[in-house]
Amino acid sequence: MVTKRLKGSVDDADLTRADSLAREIFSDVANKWAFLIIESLGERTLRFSELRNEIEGISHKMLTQNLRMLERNGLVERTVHPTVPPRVEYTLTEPGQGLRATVDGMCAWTHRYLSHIETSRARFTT
Amino acid sequence: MVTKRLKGSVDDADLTRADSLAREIFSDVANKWAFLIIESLGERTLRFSELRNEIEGISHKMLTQNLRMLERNGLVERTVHPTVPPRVEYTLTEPGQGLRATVDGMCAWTHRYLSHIETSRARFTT
DNA sequence: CGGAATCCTGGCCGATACTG
DNA sequence: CAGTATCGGCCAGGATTCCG
Repeated sequence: MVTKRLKGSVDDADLTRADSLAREIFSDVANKWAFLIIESLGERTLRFSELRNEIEGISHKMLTQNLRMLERNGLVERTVHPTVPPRVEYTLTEPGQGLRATVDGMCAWTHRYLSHIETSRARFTT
Repeated sequence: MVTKRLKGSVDDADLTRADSLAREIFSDVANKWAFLIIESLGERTLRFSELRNEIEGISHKMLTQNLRMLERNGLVERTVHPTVPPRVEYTLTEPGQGLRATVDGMCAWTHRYLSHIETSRARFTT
């Protein structure tokens, strides 16, 4: 489990709290849309509408929701340009960049095992 | 987007298909329970009930469902020992191990930025 | 343009019960 | 012990509308 990796890093008294926090973060971030957003941002800065175009199939609501979540956790930074019409840009913070490495790894993995998985699925019958 | 990383790897005619497949895999695997299962398995072989105990808060149903999904995609191997009572063991396949590296990375990331995130959350008010 | 609020529906997920 | 099936509540998430 995740928590195992946290042992020894904090006071014993805090274990339970750090524990549940780690789980919470995991629940937040380990989701399809969050990953796609992080991957899209990469090292670029994108506007809301650009992200929306970039990520095929994401709804207005889901994009907003996930951006808020990522912002709350400090993975993306949101800057508002007080122009009219408004211009809002999103960019990855340093922690966000750190996670991007992981997400990139997953993309590479997907790429690498695409055919493996496809044949595995074909074999699977139930 | 994910699909960008797939370009050039397949025939142009297959782009759309490979595309949607990649997205499908992403949707399947980028979920909290799948990650926790993969992390729990690591390089060990575990029984159903052991996994259930290992992963706090997972229901019988979710565990079954996710294990099936991972098996279908060829990430875990399921071996049934025809004893009584039955004994079913799960272990990561080679593709599964590959993804584990990614999941491990995310765990390390969580560990590393735990306090960053915590303070970021505290600042966040809306 | 970006975001918030509302409504509404599909399906996630837990609880329970039943087989081998 | 492991798996399947069924039911039901609840929430994720899409569509739409209105605001700054």
